[in-house]
Amino acid sequence: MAIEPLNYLTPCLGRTFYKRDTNEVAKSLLGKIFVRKLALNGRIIRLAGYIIETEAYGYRDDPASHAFNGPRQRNSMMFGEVGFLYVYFLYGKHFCANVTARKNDARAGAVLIRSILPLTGQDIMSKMRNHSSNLTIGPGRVTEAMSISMAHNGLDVTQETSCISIHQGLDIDDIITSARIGISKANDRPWRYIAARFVSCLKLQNSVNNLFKLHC
DNA sequence: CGCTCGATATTCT
DNA sequence: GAATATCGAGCGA
Repeated sequence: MAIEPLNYLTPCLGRTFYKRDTNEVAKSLLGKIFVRKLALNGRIIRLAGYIIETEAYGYRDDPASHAFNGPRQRNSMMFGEVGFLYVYFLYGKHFCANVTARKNDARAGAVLIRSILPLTGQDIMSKMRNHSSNLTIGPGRVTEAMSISMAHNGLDVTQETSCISIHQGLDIDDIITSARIGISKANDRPWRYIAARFVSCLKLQNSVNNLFKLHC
């Protein structure tokens, strides 16, 4: 599969993109371009990749969501305006990056960015990860490869000037759905989404074998 | 390839 | 105290 290098920047997705049902946004984000601008050795480096795996997290309807028990310090972004980054620290080691998204009548919601397919800056990602394989497959790996941490919680991803932004890319309609990964509650909800055309990129990763539990 | 297990800090009960 | 939206090393086949 040939992936075209990213030589130009497509426009940012606007606020209204995220002001829809969280699961719809999770599906729509597949194929969109996740961009991280990074100051390195006195220059601005751009890291970018297609979003190829996401998960939706809700509110009172979703016991697996951080928002389930109501607003707290950690999850406050999930209750705020849509199109912003919600970053949290997990297992004492990893960061996970979400984008807030929900309908007007929903109180909280966010989409977890689980995996991307590198388009530019793969060499930098490799250095950040200190690994040569599985660079950006898995939420903890995405944030490590792109150097994302708690400092980025609350960033507006609809602004081109933000150091993290999400841009127009592919319109994906070949979507695989499955149960979410790594949760013990609400396992019955098929709120994990994968761009089917890129599924071969995920297959290398062992944790993704759960992929076919629900579908295929 | 697939499975098990430890790391390690914040949040929840 | 227990659980956690994870990762990678180590092991056996």
